[in-house]
Amino acid sequence: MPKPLDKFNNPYNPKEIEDKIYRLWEESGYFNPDKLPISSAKGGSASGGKNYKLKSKNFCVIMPPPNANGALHFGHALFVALEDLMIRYQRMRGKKTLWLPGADHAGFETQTVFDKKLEKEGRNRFQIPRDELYREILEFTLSNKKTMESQLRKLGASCDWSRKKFTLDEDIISKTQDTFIQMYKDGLVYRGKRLVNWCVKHQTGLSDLEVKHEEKTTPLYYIKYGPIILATVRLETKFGDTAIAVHPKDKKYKNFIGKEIEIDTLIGKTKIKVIADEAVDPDFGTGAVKITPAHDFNDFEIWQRHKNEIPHPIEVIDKFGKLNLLEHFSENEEAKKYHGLKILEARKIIAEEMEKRGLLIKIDHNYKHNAALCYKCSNNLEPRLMSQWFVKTGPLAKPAIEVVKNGKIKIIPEKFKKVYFHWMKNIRDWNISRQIIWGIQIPAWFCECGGIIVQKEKPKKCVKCSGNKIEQDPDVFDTWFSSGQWPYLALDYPNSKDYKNFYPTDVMETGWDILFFWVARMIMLGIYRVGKIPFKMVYLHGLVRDKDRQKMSKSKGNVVDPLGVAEIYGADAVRMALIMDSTPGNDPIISEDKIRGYRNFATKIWNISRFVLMNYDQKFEKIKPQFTKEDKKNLKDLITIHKKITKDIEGLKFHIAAHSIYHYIWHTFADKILENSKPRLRSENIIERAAAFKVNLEIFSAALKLLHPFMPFITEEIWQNLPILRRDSGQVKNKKMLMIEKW
RNA sequence: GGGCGUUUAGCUCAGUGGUAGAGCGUUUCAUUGACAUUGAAAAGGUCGGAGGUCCAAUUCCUCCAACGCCCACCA
Repeated sequence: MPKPLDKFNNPYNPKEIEDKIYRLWEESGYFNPDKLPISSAKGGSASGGKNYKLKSKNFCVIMPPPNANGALHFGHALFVALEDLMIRYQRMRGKKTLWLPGADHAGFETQTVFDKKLEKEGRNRFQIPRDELYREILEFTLSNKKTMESQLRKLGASCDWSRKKFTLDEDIISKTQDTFIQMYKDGLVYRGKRLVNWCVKHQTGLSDLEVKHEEKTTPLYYIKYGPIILATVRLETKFGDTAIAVHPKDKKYKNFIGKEIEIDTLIGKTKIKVIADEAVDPDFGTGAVKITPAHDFNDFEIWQRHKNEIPHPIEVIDKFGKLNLLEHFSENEEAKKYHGLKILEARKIIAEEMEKRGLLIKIDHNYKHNAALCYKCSNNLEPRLMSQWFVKTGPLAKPAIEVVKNGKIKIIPEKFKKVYFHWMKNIRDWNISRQIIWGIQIPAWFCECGGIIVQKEKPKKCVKCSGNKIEQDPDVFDTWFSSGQWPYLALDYPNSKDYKNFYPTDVMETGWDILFFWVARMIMLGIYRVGKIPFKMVYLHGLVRDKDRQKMSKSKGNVVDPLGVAEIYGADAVRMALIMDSTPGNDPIISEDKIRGYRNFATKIWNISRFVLMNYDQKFEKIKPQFTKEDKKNLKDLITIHKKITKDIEGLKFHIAAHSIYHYIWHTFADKILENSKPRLRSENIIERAAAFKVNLEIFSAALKLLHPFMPFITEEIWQNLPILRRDSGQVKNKKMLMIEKW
């Protein structure tokens, strides 16, 4: 009986072996494509064994860099399971395989996490000097990053740590800024005073994607503006009204169009013009609408169409969401009454005052409309006029639509193609300025004369006025502006070997929830900056839910820590549970019961090892086995299952492949083949015994290989402990690993 | 207001143009025999509803219903 059997007399304990196995892999260097053993023309190589042949083909996946502001959650575990599966499979196929790990500083996301931390400490980011705050967040982020890296190791990610990247690495910062500068030169970014979704709590503007809409019931006020009655929910913006708009064909107001009417503004009397615009719905309210271009997206657009007729926008709400009337009406005693009021307070007081003056006709309390909220804090967003940097997306979107349409980039599942096209076709310019400090500062310089210089270094003097009172734009890029360039930045574009070898990458595997935020931007920016698509295929996985179908979130308190359950049941069990349950685009549901089931599977495999091995006899070595008809059929079936699993993995049907190997090992191999071999294994006839053993061993060996991409730890551990599986012309090559066995 | 998706066994979900599958759960049986984190077996579904195409539909088409999601500047 071979020695390693002792090992299998103890129950399988993932905790004991996983770290050890990971170290073995990592130290082998095989995560690094450059260190994969190269086969000589014929025969074996020194370290790789004769079966492994590195083919010239490359295979590359860039890891979606996790936000380094906390621990890994199940979403991360899912991408590890899927990407590691692809990577391990391709590596075993003999491809030069690179899985490039990274981490994202995650600008606004991390800023909000850090804000909460500060809040607990009784501090506030607005009181901390920029440099100091940046240093603190950097420290916080790097420490999280370190934790995540060790967690990725625990999950078994076979990524090349020698190539890891962080979105705030110097070269990444520099190249991200280069892209901005180039886009500025090409007229693809512009600075514009535009309405921006402003979060009063977070004190920053957001992009359209960061706005969440929610239906709310809000009082709709019918008020008198001179002879016209109109409906509005936003009484408090009335001080910023610059016009009244009606539909050009609305007969009710035909005689008013183009005329000025006198209104009582509560802080005096003024005249505003009635204009006609198609955007006004004559059937809503009274068909007349007040125009406040500084605080409403519609009104802003109407103003742009009527610039010559009506005054410039008047801003009456400040960045804290309070009325700042004294900026415009400083001489006005009445304005003091409203100045400094928060929006809702102001609304109430104005309503009372208007009622007093007989200007409030009625209030509709059942009016429902979609409110724009901050996706992080759910507070109402306040549209504010601000100078921000915008990416002109139209020219970028066109080729990005084309490459998906013509199949150069495949999206899986296909249903997301439609979603992608719809978004791309209706794309709006992208606000990339964020009023936070955590991120890559925008390489733009403002002179007090109003001149703008776009470059990295501080200009000595202003190109416009030759003055030297120049300050850098305090804003940072939207984090997606840097992560949107990730594929080529992570591969050290433009001069590296990696860029030449691995760009475009083979698969971009990520969650469907960031199709617009990330995938779409990578496609646009990749084509723009590099002239080539960033990846050939997009594989979108679902969002991990708990057993009540709820999205896991900290605020709901239903977050299951993948590392915690991996600690108990093993990383293999966690991975298998995720893959078995994950069809592309559908949300997998994870529960401890499920994971426990796959831990049982691991135990089963462990016991199979023991059983196969305990029937070994040294004397078999000299015996030529005689396979029965049954044996031959089993070996033939093995080839069939191998082919099927291969086909399913190639077709990205990982869950089907996982089911196949699971079912085969447990219910075909263990329950049938092994059970049926028992009589022969106990036979007096050594030839019969040898044959039965040989068949079992051969099938088991093949099954371990097939299972390895799904459950890498236990398969490798068994492989390492069964030298009989690793024989090479009778000699055991101890260094050989299952990880680089031939598929 | 547009668009998308889901509806299959008690639960969670796969799958397929040719008399329905898995895991978990349930029931019965088996135990000094590799493994109770086990094995053998069983019960359980008119594949949301109504039409249509087809020799044949759970699978393709149309409509309906329920649920869910995404996008969207109607005050």
